[in-house]
Amino acid sequence: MNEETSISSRRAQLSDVAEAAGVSLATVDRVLNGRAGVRASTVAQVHAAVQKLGYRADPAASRLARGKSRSVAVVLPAGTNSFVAMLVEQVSQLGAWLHELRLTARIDWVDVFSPDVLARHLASLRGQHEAVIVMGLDHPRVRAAIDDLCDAGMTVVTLVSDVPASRRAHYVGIDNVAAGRTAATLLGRFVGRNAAAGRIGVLMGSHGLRDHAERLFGFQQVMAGEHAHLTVLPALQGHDDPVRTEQLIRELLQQEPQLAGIYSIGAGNRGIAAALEASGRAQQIVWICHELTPHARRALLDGVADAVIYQDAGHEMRSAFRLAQARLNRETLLADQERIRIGVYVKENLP
Amino acid sequence: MNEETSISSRRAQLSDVAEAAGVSLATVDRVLNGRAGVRASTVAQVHAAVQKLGYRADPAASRLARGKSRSVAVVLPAGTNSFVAMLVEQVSQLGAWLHELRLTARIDWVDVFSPDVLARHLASLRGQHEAVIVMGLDHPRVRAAIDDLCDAGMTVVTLVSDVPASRRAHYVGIDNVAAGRTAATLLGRFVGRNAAAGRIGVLMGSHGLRDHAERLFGFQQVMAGEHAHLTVLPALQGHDDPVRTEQLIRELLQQEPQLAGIYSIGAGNRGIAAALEASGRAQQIVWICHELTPHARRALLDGVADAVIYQDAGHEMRSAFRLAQARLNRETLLADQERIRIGVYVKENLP
DNA sequence: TTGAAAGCGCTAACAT
DNA sequence: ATGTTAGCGCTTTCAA
Repeated sequence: MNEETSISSRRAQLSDVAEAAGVSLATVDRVLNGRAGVRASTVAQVHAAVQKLGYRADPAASRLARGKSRSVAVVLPAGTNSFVAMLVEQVSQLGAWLHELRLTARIDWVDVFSPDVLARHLASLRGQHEAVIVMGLDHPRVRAAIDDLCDAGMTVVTLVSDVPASRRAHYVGIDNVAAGRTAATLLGRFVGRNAAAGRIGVLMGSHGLRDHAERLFGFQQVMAGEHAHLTVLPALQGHDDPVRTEQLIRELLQQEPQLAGIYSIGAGNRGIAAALEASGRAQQIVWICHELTPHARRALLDGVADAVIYQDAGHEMRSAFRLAQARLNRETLLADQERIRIGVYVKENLP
Repeated sequence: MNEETSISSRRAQLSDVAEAAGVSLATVDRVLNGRAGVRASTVAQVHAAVQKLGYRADPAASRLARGKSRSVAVVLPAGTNSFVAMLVEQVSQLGAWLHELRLTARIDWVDVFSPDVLARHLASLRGQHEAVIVMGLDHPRVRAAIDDLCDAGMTVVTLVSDVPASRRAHYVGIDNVAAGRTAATLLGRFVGRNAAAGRIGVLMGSHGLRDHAERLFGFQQVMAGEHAHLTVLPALQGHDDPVRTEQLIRELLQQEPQLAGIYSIGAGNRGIAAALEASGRAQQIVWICHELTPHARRALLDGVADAVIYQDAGHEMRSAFRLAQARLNRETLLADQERIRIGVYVKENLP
């Protein structure tokens, strides 16, 4: 029994479209690439021909023919955040691949906790690049800055944390509400029924970060609905800073001698691990955190952390670039390949 | 603060190599593509030039220039296995993408439980294709058949279940020992400490399937080491058939009134779900299975299954094709992108 | 054993 | 507003 990928009728190419529309190659190219200087009726004819023939440009040919690379700016939070460092590392490994896609990347670090600084930086990018990939803050000023770039014809992709009300072309990242729900499911089940009146600590970077707020929301939903015997304490804000997170967890451990679990929504894992280890209660307390940074990996192997919810940094960067490229050159891509999964690591399935 | 992808000195191209080696484009091409008819000393010169210049062919150019597509056979188990159906579905969605990679795929279904049938089928593929992707059985006859294909110059990629002693070019799939360990970690923690003398059922397709045997091994390792208060019962063999798995689980439930958990290593989930639901004990028994088939998804949503260990079928097929293509055309790829992750789904992070 | 030259299917300058 | 044409960097005949 067997089955072949349909070879069917030869795939249509540009010359077929030109012939069907009764125009030249150049005109078809103009229409397809949205360049001006074509009569409306001609545009319609070409579109009709494209439709009828099911034309799709061969990416190999167009990449080869296209002379210059398109320029993409990647805007990331400044600071010591290990996950951001992983994203940067990924970009640096993508050099040859980007070249083959006819893309050039440049990374900018800006203070992401300040909407003004971020908005100003985005504004400065206008006209300097063809696309911008930004891991940012969902704030009205930032949203306006993104919309300005879009109006200027640039392609904007949000990364990790979305700005949904903006006109960005794509969001690349996980569903953070679902991630929070997943954390709650694991935490609840790991703590178990026997922790009769267990109390659960929550630590986030800031309520102002959309991804963190969404995770918290999802977490609380499931804790209230399915693990109601556990008490979720008010969320602490550690500003993704290991010094502050360590201090906060130390205090928490002191105030809560019966603490059963911790969900840390943002960064600063090294501080949390330090506080837990110093307390001697690391093995009794279930700790779930985000992103497989070197510290989180270490904590997982040592049994200090119990599960890590993650998003694949390499996948995200590749996806963001592919989406930008596809839009800039109106190529199609496999939607399936661009869906970022909510990953779960326990000690045993670490890569 | 910012950083750019090094534009550095223009990437070397074929003409640079030809010039450096003092030969023509055609000769460089002959050397690079391992075609005969080039003096050994010339070959050496060309290799030296390639080395010195760090030459890498531009995939866009070579795909465009290459006239015909390479032919790839995909050999999958016949039967009703839903995961195999997912693989087939993925291949069918990859038509345009394969065309752009200059690949043509053809799927063959064979009885994978019979080494002879599989080996004979593989032998029949010799010379018919340039590459073979096979989800198979690790058996001496199959291994010999794979080696014959490799000797004939074909590229063989094993999928899902490896044949490590063969000369296959690549294995695309998860680390099944680690997958079994992951299942044990989750099962042990979900069952919890309170199931004092809990007993755990295990159901696999067959001891003869390498992936199943590896999962069982990993599972038993961790159960014995970290959840020693639980008793793992001898593994039942359901031959990946829902009718048999349902029967086996019905009997198991009858014999083990205190059953605390089930790990199902292979296929036949619909039978297991049916037996669990019929027993009325679905909510008390922790069940962990593999692959997000429609039945597994349903069971997870209903709370009948507690976690699903999975491998992304689309990722695996794309990876297998990319690896075959890269080897056939000696392109490089991003190793990172081809690593198949051991995924974990709970109800909340379902896609 | 080697080289010259004609494409592959697009893009983009340059004409008209 | 539209057409002509010269590449892009490879592969692959066909000649020498």
